[in-house]
Amino acid sequence: MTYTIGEFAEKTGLSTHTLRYYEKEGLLYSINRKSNGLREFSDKDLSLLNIILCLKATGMSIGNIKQYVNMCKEGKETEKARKEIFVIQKQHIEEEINKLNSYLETVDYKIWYYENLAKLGNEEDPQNCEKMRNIYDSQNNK
Amino acid sequence: MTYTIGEFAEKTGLSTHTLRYYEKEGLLYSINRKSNGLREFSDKDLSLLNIILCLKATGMSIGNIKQYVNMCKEGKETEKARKEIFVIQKQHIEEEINKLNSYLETVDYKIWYYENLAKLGNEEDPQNCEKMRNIYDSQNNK
DNA sequence: TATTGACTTAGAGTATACTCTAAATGATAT
DNA sequence: ATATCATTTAGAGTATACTCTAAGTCAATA
Repeated sequence: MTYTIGEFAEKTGLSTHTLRYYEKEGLLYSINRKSNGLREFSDKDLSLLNIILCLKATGMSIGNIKQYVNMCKEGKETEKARKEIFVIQKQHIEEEINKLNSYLETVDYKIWYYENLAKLGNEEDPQNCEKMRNIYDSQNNK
Repeated sequence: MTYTIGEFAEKTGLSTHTLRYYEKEGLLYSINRKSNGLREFSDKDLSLLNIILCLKATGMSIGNIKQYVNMCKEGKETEKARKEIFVIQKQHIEEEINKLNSYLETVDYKIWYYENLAKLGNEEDPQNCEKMRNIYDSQNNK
């Protein structure tokens, strides 16, 4: 199965501009060209793009993704290094999830704060803020 | 307790440049000035900054954070809208955590893939990639 | 065949969030 | 007092990742 750049853009949700940019930057390195010069995207390009988007969405820069892709091109000798990239990326993702869970607690407190502000006092008083924090913490066994 | 910009930078891990930038953008709006014009950061500034950093780390742009901060300045009448901001932000964080968990699965597969490549075949063969995916999925009850 | 719309390129422009510079003033130690 | 270091400002510069433009070519249809 092959796709024009427009079809591939539609399929992946990226713009044609972005797809050309990714090719120019060396992320999508195996896009075939028809004899007339038009790009012909394949399912192989799709699975590479999915990995690229995974790495990008989990915080890797275009520059570093390019390094990974270059390793893919080099073949067998870089397999160990490539595995390491995913091991490290896994750690990054786990750290990010932990961070987000802790920010979730901050946000939960803020929601509770605004829900209980009317009942418990007024915002302008810094001492009241501290009082509210204490009530929240005791209600949540902190 | 008050701090110079250098001390506050040290305490928060941000640069003095960034702190001045946040003030200029209206994020840190209540920084006191001494009679000689030097900034005097307080614990109130610190707790506002912590909320700013929470919103930023969970994906809110400087521009949107500024809108939230402007609401804080406006007082009581914006309390409801401010609560809504945190409710929406909570949803964003939960979605992001779900997304990261699903990327974690992709990364786990990639790690397994490189660990088992030697045993199970070679990378150049696309059919082998599919075979490996099937083995992985059956081992993981997918 | 003519039009319309998708595709091609190189390169310019944009948005975001800093990050740094220069020139002047403030603070502190000898 | 003088050197040294921190702080001040406005504004310029940078990094990243797109995003768009212009001028031209390719493909499908009336």
